[in-house]
Amino acid sequence: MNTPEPASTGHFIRRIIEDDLKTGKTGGRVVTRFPPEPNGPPHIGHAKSIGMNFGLAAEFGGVCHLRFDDTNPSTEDVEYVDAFQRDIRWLGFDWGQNLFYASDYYERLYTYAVELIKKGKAYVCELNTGEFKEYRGVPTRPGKESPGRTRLVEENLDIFARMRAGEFDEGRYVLRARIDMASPNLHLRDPVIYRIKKEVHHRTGAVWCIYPMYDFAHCLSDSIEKITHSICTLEFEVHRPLYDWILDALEVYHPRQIEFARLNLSYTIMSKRKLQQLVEGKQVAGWDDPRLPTLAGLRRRGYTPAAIRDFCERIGITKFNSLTDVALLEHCIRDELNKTASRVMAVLNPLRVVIDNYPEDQEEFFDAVNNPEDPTMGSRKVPFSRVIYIERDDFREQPPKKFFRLAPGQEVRLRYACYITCTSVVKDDKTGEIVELHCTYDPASRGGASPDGRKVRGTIHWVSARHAVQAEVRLYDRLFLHENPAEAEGNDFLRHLNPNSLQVVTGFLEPGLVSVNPWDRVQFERLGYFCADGVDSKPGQPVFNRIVTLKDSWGKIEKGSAG
RNA sequence: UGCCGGAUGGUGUAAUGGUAGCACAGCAGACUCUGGAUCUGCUUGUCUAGGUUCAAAUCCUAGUCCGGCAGCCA
Repeated sequence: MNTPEPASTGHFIRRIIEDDLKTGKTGGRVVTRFPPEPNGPPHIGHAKSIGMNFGLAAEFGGVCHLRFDDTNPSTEDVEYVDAFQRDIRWLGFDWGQNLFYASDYYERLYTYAVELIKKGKAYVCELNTGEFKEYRGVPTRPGKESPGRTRLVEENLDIFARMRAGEFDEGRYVLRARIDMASPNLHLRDPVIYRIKKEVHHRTGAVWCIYPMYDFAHCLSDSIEKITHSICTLEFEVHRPLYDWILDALEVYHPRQIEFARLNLSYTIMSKRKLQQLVEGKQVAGWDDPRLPTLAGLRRRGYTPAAIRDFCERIGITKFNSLTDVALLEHCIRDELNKTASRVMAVLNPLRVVIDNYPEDQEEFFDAVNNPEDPTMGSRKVPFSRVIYIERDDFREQPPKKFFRLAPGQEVRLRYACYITCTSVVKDDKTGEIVELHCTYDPASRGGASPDGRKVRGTIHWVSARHAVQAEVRLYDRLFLHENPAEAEGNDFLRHLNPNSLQVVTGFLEPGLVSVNPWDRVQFERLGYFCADGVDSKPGQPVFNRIVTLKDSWGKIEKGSAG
């Protein structure tokens, strides 16, 4: 094993673990857990938690359990159980034998509940939801005690058993912890720990008709698994006293709950409900739409596990809410792909160029380096002929200052090929649109080297028209125009959708690209990083997704001078 | 306005009583057969007011602002 990354210094959770190890509090053990509820798709926010829980465990020689918090059969589905397992593995983490489900503990949890009743610390409550609400009170006023609060233990035991037996309708009774109806913390005002739900569970089937609430199931599942550090998000901070109360009341093994701030990413949304709204409203193509921050979407887009892990490391762990700039995520994927992705040439918005002094029937092959960052990736031959395509943006009839690309009378280098000079422009009679350029090339510049030492400032990419292959290319951009759509005025995040988040074009690619495999990632030189779509690509007929553009300093210059 | 948590450049974070640092973004320059990459430099910050101290982002007091909590969701 090589040494871990220069440890982005110890964040507060890492420090807590170090301290606990030092003081021997956990007997030298580190056991964390990632506890998703399988009721929505894994997204990059989960990745932050996954990376931390599995990462911390690995760092301290411990283990991290994967435990599904499946205590609410009405909202959960195996679809998401599978998705979490698939995506955690994809991210590169391994729970080994430690795959658990809260539903595995139902019998045991029931026994704990009975024990609580016997201790006089839980009781059956017959209040309906309206009454329940009224009795609970509000933060500024204490609640009232439920009539059930004084019920005898024997009677509580009897009713609870009959709840389990299915004798009552949903809502007729709940089991509540007997704590303090006057507590300033609402979660301590005799919280519900079991409710009747006549639902078929995705794992236990119809065996149960009562299900434990999160607060009851979670702490005890942690306890059963001998978790040392139970890391969760900030909104559970007010639940911690209840977490502690239950474990103390039952006198069982007591993990420590630690809270951190969840991830927010700019120009996107992370809430299950909103993601679902996008999918169901057909604003996107599905959970794996490449514009979504779901792990399936990011994967489909072409993001790598390493880049996502890197991102999760860089964002850090704190206790305050923040909005992380998506530019950091983009930096992470560019950083990796710059080192690993093969360079190829592709023209996405073609302009036909005829090289008048190049013989009609001639063709030749130029050497092109596959990756200037990595010589071991070798080179390839790229075909050249009299008619080529260049990017429309690389020509200006009236070039602005500092425009180093092609313009009438201006010379430019064709990447790896030769120098050409534009001699004339052909336009459509009616529309005035430029339809074709005529150029001459300098035979002495073959291979792209300067024959006489003259400097050519611009280098543009190209594709031989005769040899080009065509492919569908999907140009993705951020899904929202607003930096923080979830917080946007009017509460209507859909209003801020980017109407141009997807643009589909037909690209002209150098011929070698027909043989890419699905999921292969390449750099289209000067344009960006692209991934052969893993679903829609067919043998010999790839479809490309743009992962991220290259940094475009010319775009900035031009934008700046125009403004 | 009850309870809990929080506040460091544009953004994300580090510094736990001793030179406010790093990354992203931005700007400027160098280099370049990708206006990419790389390299160099630069701008910008401790919520406010008091206090303790030789010394405060850090400790104390008061205030301001932000987030969370009133599901039989997690």
